Amino acid sequence: MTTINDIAKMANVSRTTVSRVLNNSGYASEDVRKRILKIVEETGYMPSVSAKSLRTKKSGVIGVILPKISTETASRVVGGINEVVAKEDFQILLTDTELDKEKEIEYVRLLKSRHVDGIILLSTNVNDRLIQAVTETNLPFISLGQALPGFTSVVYDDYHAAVDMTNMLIQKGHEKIAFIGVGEDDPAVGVLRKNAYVNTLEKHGYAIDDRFMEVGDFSIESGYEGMKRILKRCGDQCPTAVFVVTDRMAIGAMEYLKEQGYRIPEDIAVTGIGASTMSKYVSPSLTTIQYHNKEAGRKAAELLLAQMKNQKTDDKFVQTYRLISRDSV
Amino acid sequence: MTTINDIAKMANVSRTTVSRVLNNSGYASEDVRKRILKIVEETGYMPSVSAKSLRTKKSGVIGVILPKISTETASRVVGGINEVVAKEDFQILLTDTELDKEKEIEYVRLLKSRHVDGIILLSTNVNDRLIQAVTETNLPFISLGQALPGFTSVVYDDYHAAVDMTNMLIQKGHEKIAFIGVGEDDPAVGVLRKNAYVNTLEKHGYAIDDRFMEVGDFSIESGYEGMKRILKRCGDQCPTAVFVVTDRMAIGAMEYLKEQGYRIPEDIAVTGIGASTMSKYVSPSLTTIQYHNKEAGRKAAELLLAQMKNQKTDDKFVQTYRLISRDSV
DNA sequence: CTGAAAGCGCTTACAG
DNA sequence: CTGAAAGCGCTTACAG
Repeated sequence: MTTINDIAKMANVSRTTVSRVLNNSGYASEDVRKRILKIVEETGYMPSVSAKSLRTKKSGVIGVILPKISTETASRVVGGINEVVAKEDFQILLTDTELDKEKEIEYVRLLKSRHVDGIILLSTNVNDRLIQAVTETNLPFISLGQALPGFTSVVYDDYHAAVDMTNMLIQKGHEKIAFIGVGEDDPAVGVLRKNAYVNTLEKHGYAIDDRFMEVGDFSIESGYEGMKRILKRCGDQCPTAVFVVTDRMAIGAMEYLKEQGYRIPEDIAVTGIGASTMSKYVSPSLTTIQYHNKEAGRKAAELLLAQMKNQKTDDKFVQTYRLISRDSV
Repeated sequence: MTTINDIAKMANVSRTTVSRVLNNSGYASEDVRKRILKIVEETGYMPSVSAKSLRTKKSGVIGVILPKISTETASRVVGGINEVVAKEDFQILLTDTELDKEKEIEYVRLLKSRHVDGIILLSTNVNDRLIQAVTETNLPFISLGQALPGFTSVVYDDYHAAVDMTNMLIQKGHEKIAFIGVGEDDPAVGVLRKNAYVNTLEKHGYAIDDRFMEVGDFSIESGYEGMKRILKRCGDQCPTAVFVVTDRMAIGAMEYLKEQGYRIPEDIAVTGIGASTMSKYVSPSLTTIQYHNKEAGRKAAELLLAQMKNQKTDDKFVQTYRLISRDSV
């Protein structure tokens, strides 16, 4: 490994000067500068990141904590983050909690010990211990997807998105609308979307019927099972539409309906949220809501970079969404 | 930040001893050991990774180079890699070339300068400059998806998978089988799968018809366009089946066929490769080949870890596959 | 069983 | 415009 000392010797200068030239800090005569740059070029010298990091307390690495790496949403978000940070020569250190809440906290600490310059967290839940762990790191930090009190958050407009979807169903004449949600420890997906559904129905004077409501776990399978349970118990007054809070679960619900010979949307209309690639290619194509994940990732990265430069940022950035009407309604 | 010196002072020992206890290297009296561990626990001390890395030349980080992060294949593979390396407390540093071949080479060098302990590359092409760049790093290295001469590679059995698929089509009575592939700078997907198709047809005495063959770029859209071009020029002797080398392109092809009123599989059978989630939920469901991406990721990670411990590994590991028959044939 | 000292490869006041 | 020196937080022979 060539080091800064080697370069210094070869260029007949001190390593101080080499450092200055490489970092564009302080003066250096044109002559010396060129000589150094030429040698750097020839040798392919790259400064040791660890040494630099040890000295400057900056690592050039951004930590990203994901609930599950192998999902379309996650990879889109990471794509957006990467696009922005790569431009400023930052790398991403990815950690995957595999939906384990303890790991979220553990990774926050781990990333700190790895000297990351900032953290972006895609969380599926919000709790005090997590918040405390983040606070203790004292690091630039962005929460994406959930509003984390006290931290800059990039969130989707879950409430209004779900209101719009429910309203759309009502306007199409549906009165008995079923609902498949997720657990309420997830404020964004579990609580906001459900509240929107409930409030909108009530506003229109429709009764909330517990028999029409189910809870899944994000998986296609759980959408299938939820739909099955609803249909098993609705007797002679079954819903004419079902609002499912994620595309994957919606697709599971559609599977069950198709298996049972229901026609979509004639017998039952189905809607999702997420605008996954799949939603476009299932039959019938799924009416859903597009969140701009990649853009959210970009936004989060920009905010993190701003924080790292000590710029003040607002608390909360709400991303826009778009309802995509397709054939399942 | 608490450092090893703080811990040493608090425990009334030298930092040498603290280091030994923390790394389980060399002796330490039970008494001292307990005292140190207790203080570490209380303070939440975590050793500085940069300092450690500077000193030991090991970073505890594995570099992964991906052609495109936001794909199902990539995220499955990364999931598998992560599963294995996380157990040994390694982190993954992800880089995304966005299908830019220059970036592959650039990232190989960048990862080297970041002192990663090893590199796993998911490549879409093979060229001499890339091979040279990898050689120069002198780092443990695994190629996944492509056989890289001179390096340990984890590959899929592209050739036989494509042979099996073509044979299956032939056994179903198809004689005029169209083909949608990708560019030949991709040895695995572009060359092997195509050769298998061509050889299998020839073996059965069927002519290879250029009008039946198209090249896409992995996108759904390109499958759509490829199918369109084939159908525009086949006149009165159109194919009765089309073998598409990726699921996404196959789904594009199906879109076009459905739009034009073709029945699948009655008028034209369609097959893909990849067993994406989508392939299961499109209508009709897509006959495809399952590669075990996550397992390939695990295998690559294990081999890398083995190399890092200076264990010798074989050159080439061929992953198994499974043909999944569904409704599109 | 324990510690003093050197050194990993950088950057940054400080001095000239 | 340039350099000598200190120091970032560790680990590891070496000595006792």
